[in-house]
Amino acid sequence: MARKKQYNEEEVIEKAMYLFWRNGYENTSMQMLEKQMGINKFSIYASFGNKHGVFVESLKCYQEKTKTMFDKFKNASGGVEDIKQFFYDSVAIGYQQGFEKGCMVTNTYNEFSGSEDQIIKEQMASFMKSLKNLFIEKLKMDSTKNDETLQKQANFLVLAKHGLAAATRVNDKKEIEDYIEMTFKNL
Amino acid sequence: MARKKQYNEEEVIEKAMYLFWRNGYENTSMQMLEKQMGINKFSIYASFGNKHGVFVESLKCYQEKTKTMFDKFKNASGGVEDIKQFFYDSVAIGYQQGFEKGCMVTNTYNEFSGSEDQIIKEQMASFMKSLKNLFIEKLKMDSTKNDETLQKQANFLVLAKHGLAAATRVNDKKEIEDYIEMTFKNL
DNA sequence: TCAATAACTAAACAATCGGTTAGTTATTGT
DNA sequence: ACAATAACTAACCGATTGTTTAGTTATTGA
Repeated sequence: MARKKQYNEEEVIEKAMYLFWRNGYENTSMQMLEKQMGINKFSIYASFGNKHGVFVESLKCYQEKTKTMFDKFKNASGGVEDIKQFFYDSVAIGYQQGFEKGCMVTNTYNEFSGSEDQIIKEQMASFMKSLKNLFIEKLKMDSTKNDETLQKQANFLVLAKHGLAAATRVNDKKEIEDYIEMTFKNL
Repeated sequence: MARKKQYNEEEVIEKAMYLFWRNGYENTSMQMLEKQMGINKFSIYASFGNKHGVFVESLKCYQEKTKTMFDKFKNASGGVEDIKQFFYDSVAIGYQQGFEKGCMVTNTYNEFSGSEDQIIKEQMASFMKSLKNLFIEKLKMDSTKNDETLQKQANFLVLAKHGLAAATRVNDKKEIEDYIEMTFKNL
């Protein structure tokens, strides 16, 4: 054995996550990461391999952070009304710390849309798929809906959620609220 | 007098525009611009000052390119149905040349959302404002709608348009179509 | 015809990018 | 107490970023 680490990997990743969340992958430099994480490049590379590794861990950290909200959504039993609440919760989580950062998954999805990065793309696709399935599950609580309607409405909701997350970075609370209310008016 | 320019500024800007449209501002390098525009860095700087200048001109070029579609929308008289058609036209314009590039204004709006670039931000804000006013004008054709409803629905549509443009980069035609149809179901 | 001048080429600029490495410091088990 | 070793610092790597500039080529009016 030898010297102990002077930092906690989970702690520094959370700091890195906020940087990526706000600025995306390309617009976050190793220099910024050093400063924000409070550790040296050497330590970053020793712990996470490379910049991409820091990003992947940051994404996991984000999913951990949003897990509570997700579980609340999963375990709820109000049907469509739960989806609406989930939309409101998703928006609220990006408002923390003054700066509006949107949804990190959506930001990543957009930034990597034209990329060849299979690791990230697969993570994103899997996330979107499970989101759609969750929506279908909630929509099914209204048993009058047939399969085609379920698919169409779930597709609509995934896109609405995606667009909403993009919009939160540029629009104000009132506009966001109007949007959510209108979205759920005929579901 | 002296030597003539061996290139046409409008022609090379159109080529630059496609690069920015697809890759955004930061992910388009001067090297890529040189290659795509077919002229030397010296000529680019002589004609447009700097990279930012090339981008501003590219944005103008994009607005010129979409002017036809906009005029069609302005001059139509079908109310909400015209807005829906405008949504479809907006999506279609990004599908040209195989690659899905979304809406250049929306892409720019998103990329510069956290930026300090006042020149770009003002252009974007002015664009969004005039879009909202156009929506209100079309919505007004249904005279039963009061001012509050008009505002709310216009806000909804601006966000829906914004989200739609973001989504076109990652979703397929069928999903996009479902989204547009659902959006206009209760307007 | 020829000096003036604008357009061009190509090399170089400093700054920054992600990533590496030689050398120093601290902690360990023996 | 001390060799072994992991964690750390800081300088450095080559490549690329946006931008500039010295030197060359082509076209002009006189």
